[in-house]
Amino acid sequence: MGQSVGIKDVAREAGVSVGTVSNVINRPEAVADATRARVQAAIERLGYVRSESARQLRAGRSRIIGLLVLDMGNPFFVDVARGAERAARDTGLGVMVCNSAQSPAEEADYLSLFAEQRVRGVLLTPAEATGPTVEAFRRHDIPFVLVDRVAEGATECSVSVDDVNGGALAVRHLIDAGHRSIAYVSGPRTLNQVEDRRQGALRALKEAGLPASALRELPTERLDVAAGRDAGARLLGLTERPTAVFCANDLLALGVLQSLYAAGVRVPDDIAIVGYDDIEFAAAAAVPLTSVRQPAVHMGALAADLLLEEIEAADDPGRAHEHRRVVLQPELVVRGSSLGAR
Amino acid sequence: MGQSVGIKDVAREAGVSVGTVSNVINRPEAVADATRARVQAAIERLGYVRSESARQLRAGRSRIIGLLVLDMGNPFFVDVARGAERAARDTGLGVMVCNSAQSPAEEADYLSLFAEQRVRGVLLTPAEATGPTVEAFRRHDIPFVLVDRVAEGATECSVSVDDVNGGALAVRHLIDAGHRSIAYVSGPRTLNQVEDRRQGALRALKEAGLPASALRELPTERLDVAAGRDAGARLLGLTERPTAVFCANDLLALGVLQSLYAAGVRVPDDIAIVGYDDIEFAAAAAVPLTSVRQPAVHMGALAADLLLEEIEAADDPGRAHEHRRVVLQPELVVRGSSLGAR
DNA sequence: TGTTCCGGTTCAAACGATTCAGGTACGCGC
DNA sequence: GCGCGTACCTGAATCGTTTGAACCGGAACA
Repeated sequence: MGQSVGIKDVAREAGVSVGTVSNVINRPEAVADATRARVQAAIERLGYVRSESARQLRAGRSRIIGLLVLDMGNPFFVDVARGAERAARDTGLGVMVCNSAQSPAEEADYLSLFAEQRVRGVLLTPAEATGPTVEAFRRHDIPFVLVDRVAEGATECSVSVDDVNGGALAVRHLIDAGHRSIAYVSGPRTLNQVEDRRQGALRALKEAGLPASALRELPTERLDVAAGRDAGARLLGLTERPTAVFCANDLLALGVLQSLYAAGVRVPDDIAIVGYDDIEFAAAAAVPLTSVRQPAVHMGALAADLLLEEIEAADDPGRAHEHRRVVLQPELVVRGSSLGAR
Repeated sequence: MGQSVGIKDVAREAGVSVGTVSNVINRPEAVADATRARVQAAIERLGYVRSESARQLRAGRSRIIGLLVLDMGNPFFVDVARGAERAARDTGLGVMVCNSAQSPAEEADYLSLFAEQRVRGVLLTPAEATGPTVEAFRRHDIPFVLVDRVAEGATECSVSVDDVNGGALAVRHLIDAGHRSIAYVSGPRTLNQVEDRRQGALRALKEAGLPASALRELPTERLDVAAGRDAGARLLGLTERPTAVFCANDLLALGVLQSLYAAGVRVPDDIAIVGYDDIEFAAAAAVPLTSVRQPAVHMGALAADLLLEEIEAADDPGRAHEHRRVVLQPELVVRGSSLGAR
């Protein structure tokens, strides 16, 4: 049809100037009733939709924030996204969710996409230890908040959950149940979360006077169910098979569970399992999964709030912003997969 | 810092005109080596990032397509998104994923957002039966493809899975196992998927010479695990309790399963369950879930391909585009939750 | 009668990139 | 010496919107 009607066409149609049309849209109270009605009718008639890019170009900034998560296949991050989205939409900002799939290359791609889009801010769950991408990103002073990772310097905010404590909670629970040989299905070592949870596990062993060798690490390439199945198979092949497994997340745990189930190994009688994240599906698993719960939605919302605060402070020199590092506490949820003492 | 360096700043820094800088970025082969190097150095030095909105304004269009799904909390749609994203990125287009959460109001919001963004096309899983929103959307001739829903007219493409057949597969399976009284945990009636699966269920009953009354419908507000738990509780309260349950999706099925499990009802011995979608977690459920598998990733990719074809046809008048309605077939995956004949 | 104010409105200048119709300089052939 | 082609570069117009300054006709005030 009209192949893109602009504000000018509306103005002509309504017999007013473009400025007036703009006013009708952005400050309707500043326009006389009759004119406003006429313009609105013209807008309706022509099916006018304002161009966000032009608007944005003029404003010099967009009205969206970017959210880059590690893995959209993991319900944990879906929850984080939900929390962030709700908080952001409350203040009229949109959220653009992207999935780095744990790849630093994709992460870098999306970050430059965000920069090109001139997003107002970014929520980031970094794929790399100390992202050089993050470093590069800081140059285009776009505010950002690290999610599920503690900021190292005082140069940005972060919201995370105490993974060391989480790991300790899980393993302490297993030790209390009498386990003395525990496997840790861990995922890629480069991920902070994986490493911190391992540290927590080791701490729990130490507290109980057990040697670090009581923890057998089974690293995996990825943090998904397939990797878990694979780890489960490897676990079954071990000589001196551990009596318990702590998994770096619930997807791995569900995969391990499936493997064991398929091989006729009973859970928790033969092997106990503890997962991490307490995703909704953990409770519905073959054997309901003991898991370390993280306040995912809350974390997302909190991160968005911090980011919004920082954005506002950047706009209005009156308000100062001090970077904060919020650390939330995880909580152990005991279910069937780890019940019954040895 | 430089508070937003533009192409002009780069030009000044490198001692060339803006046109040349633009050429360095967009057609580097048209620029002399020495100049190109100089410009690139300037870009580097100033940390220049081109503004997508300006680019877009000039071009009159963006380089992204919108994807509006019913529920990001459902791994089924996450898979659809994955498929679409992969296909789109192969051709250099970005995907903006949004979640209508089954709300027609949110759907309308996001569609106008898409229109304002001048997206190149939209993949839509509509929340409403015959969306008036869809109708309104057609005006801004942005190509779109319906996903998981058959197009009614010949005015657009669609990719869907045969839900009637899927429902029939599920219920036929239950009938074959000897069940004569089956509950249908259905979700909101307004959703086509829900209704089609019901039709399929009824067809299977009819084929087997059973009365339609053999199917007891338990509608729910939403299609998630919580609603499933709720339906499970209602199911337990029924007099003349059905011996099998067919759920409109796996989330509901998992919820029902949890309810039954908590109440000590054995699955499949006391009650059999069949879900729908065959999400990854179905196989890992308390009792591995029999489910009707849908080719989610494939559907997403196919939908994106159709959309891309339509977009190309719109650009280049040489290529014609004919709307197609692709209907994929579902597949029954039998697992423990429905095993064992009466 | 002149001044000020006021609600409504118009006008024109941005915003940052792309693109295209010209330059300019140089080399080549006649 | 002249015309011409080639390779490279410049400069201005353009996209659609917002925004503040200017304008305008009438009412209120002195």
